Amino acid sequence: MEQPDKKHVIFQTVLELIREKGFHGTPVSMIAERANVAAGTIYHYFDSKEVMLLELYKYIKEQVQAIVVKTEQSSQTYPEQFYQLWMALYQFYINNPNVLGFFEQFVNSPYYTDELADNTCALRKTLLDFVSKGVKQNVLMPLRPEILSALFHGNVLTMAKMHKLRKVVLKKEEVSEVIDACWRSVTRPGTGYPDKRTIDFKLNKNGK
Amino acid sequence: MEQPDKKHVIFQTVLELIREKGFHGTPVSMIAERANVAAGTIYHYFDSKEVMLLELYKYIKEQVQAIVVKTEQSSQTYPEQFYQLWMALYQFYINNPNVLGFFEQFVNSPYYTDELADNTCALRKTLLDFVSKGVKQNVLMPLRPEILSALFHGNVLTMAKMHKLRKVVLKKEEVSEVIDACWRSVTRPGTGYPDKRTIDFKLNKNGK
DNA sequence: AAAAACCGAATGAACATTCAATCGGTATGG
DNA sequence: CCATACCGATTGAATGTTCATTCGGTTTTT
Repeated sequence: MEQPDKKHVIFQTVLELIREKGFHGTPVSMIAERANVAAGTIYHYFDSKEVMLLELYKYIKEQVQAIVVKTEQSSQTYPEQFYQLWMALYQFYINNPNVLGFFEQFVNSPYYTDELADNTCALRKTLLDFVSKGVKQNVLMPLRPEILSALFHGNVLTMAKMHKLRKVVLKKEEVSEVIDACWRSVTRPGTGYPDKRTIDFKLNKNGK
Repeated sequence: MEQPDKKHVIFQTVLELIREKGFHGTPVSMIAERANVAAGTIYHYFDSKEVMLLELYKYIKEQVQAIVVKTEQSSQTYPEQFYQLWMALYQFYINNPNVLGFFEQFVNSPYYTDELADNTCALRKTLLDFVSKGVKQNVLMPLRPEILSALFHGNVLTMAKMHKLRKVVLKKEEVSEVIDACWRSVTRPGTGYPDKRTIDFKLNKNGK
């Protein structure tokens, strides 16, 4: 029976190796060795290297998507959802630094076709809905959702990359400051919810 | 006689091809063909493909660095410098979309060694100085310069990538809104310079 | 004992790099 | 003013290596 485990082992190995050696620099043979399987076995699970990377890409997107959905549900007020979402994504990327590099390489590779790009990607859609909701509630600036979404997610990614690439580790208060900064950037300047949001919120849920 | 032109032609070709085909997917032979030189010629100018990419990386960084320096000098007040700098970088990345992908691929490639990372890279240093100045002037939040710098540059990059990858084209007013958003994120919430900065500033300088 | 998972050596294509040959221009000598 | 020697730039076919993929056989599972 096809072990789902093995696929995950391979995925994990690919992420590791891509981080270490880059997108090139990771031949199938090396993946096989590190994952303790034979090269041929990889082709039992995936039709080709390309298919493998595509599946991995989808797999990760689903993970992130799941985090977003789950986190959004766990809070009530918009500001709190915002805070928690930022935090949850940040922690995910910090705990899975390999993902950051993989994504960047992937979207710039020939594998990333236009279909994949404008595809009704669930993650993108979820984030767009999230910011649209904020606009409707008159909390966020009345900007196009694409822009707000990019500002939000881009901010998280920037901080995570800073952590990974520059080894800049944010202290707890600094994280709060940055989330505040992000919040300030997407909300109307005067509009309410000014400090109310500096909630003593609980990390433990997402933390590891 | 060694033509400096030819190096630039090769650089430009590499950027183009990497955008089209990704970092892999661009063999030297293809670069040679597109640049209308023989494969061997490339090795007359560069010791290896690796060296070529390293030089290209430096070359681009210097270009960006030059833009930052020049733009910083062209304005007096900090808010205006901030505005102009954001704008100049944004326009550079919009006009040179190939650069975006190249950078991302490069920093995740095996070529990007630790030396290059923490290296006293002039660009990084300049940006750090710029935000430090802002902190000293009590305009920017008292955060670590690394963080402020990342927030600033990350914001520009995010918007440029949105443009490139999602084909989201910002209208003039939207650009202003985004710069304002970025400004709000790095300045103290209450602190002065609130709207004064929505200067009717002149694009023509950097525009193309 | 059939099927499915797994192995890893073998295959052939693609690649970075090399190098002997050519070309075009510039200095040197008559 | 021509002819000759010289030099670096340029070429592209040849080389050796690396890689993705295949496939005949072996083990494991059902």
